[in-house]
Amino acid sequence: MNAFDVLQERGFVQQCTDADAVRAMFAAGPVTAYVGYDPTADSLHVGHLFSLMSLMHLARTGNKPIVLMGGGTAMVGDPSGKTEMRQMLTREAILTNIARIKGQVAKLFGDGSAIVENNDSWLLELRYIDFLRDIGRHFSVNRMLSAEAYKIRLERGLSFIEFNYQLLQAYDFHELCKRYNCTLQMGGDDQWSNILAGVDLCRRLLQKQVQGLTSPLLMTAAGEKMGKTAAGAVWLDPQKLSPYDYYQYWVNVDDRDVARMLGFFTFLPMTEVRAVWKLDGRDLNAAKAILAFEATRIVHGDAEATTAHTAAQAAFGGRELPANILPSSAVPRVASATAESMPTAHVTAAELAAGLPLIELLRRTEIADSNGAARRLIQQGGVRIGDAKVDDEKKLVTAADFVDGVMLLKSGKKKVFRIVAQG
RNA sequence: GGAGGGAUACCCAAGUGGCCAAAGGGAGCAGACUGUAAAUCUGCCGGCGUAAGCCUUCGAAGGUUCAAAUCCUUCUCCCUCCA
Repeated sequence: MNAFDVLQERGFVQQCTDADAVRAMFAAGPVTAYVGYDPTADSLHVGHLFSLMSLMHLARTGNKPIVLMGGGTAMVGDPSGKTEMRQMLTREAILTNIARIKGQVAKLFGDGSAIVENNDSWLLELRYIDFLRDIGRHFSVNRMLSAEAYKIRLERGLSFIEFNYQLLQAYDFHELCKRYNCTLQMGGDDQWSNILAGVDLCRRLLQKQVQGLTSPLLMTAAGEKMGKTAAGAVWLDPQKLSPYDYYQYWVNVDDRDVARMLGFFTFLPMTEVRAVWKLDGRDLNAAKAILAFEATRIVHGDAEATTAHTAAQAAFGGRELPANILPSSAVPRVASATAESMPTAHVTAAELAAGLPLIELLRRTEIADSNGAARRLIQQGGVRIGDAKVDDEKKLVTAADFVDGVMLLKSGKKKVFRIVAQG
């Protein structure tokens, strides 16, 4: 299947310079395409994963993706679609971030099917006057100012350094086109004007017609940016967000988003995904579990996905996943629970002998972040040990609360901790 | 460089000497309803404390006052207009 059609049917295509030309390009042979990522943090998150998924689709259809690390552009900062200037990153921070992100990218493209480049290797050595004369003259300030991506910033302030970003990104495209014959740049829809600038520059400098394609901005049905939670971004780094929590993020998506997310964040065939559009109510929970399993698997691997899945079953009750929902998924469909991988905290025998204040335990598990919060939580009936609601805020946890050295501490509907007695 | 305006808790935003740990909204947390969904309703939402109360917080540092988010001084940062 033509890679363009794959992207389109899965919902990755928002705008495209020339859909027919892009389709023809893919039909004619392997295409080299790139997406750029500025290393602004020490881990990628779900927002990055979105476009990485589209690159993975290209790799799977025999094309050559380039993952471009913006080691140079991160020194400048992209104002596109942002409300304010980002904090400037030091060179050292950028390099550390790149090192970690490269590891994540390598894991996603396990077979080395992607080229990883860093634009600092050509941007850092640019000479100002030469750059202005050779590149700068091709850019119309008038047109740049009219771009939607700068609209907010023109009201709230845009510094000159950021205003240069587009030139650098355009320069990247031209450089990759020269070095790798890269003929397609993809990105989020906020990148549209930057991508167009690159397409223009390639035509002027190299007399080559290259293409650009954007994906929709990832929004939830509730109208919020996908991949953001109250606690922050949904990170791919297991140190920053455990595979269990990553899995939970997907299980908890809005009903209305499930089918779309299956298209974006799994490789399950669209014929099966389309069937999910017809599901509703409780049936969607099975689809959510499969979404979570598949999404976790891509980022953390089969083993972690399976443990996260069985841990969730242990925490929330196992259920059979009907064989006819997303049949291609390798998810374990029989209810099987392994409690070990649930979030776990430990207490000592000595603590239990003395009686460990429940409040203390709530803080240790970070269910509550102050004594007051812990107390309020209990007062409001939000804490359960096993299935029994706790109504005494001064409760002392003792060995009597444990069964076979284990106790389940629950808060609300979603937080379950396995407390293990040691010694 | 000149003139003016602003900085309040996670975010937006009211407050212009005591009634202010600080209105309102959003986010978040918990309860009811449910399906680990959405919507809705209810409660909570700086820290310590069973409580009385104490401590810390309104850009930063000083000061006036019995008493300051509120008044004064200096500083930092942001915005608007003019150059």
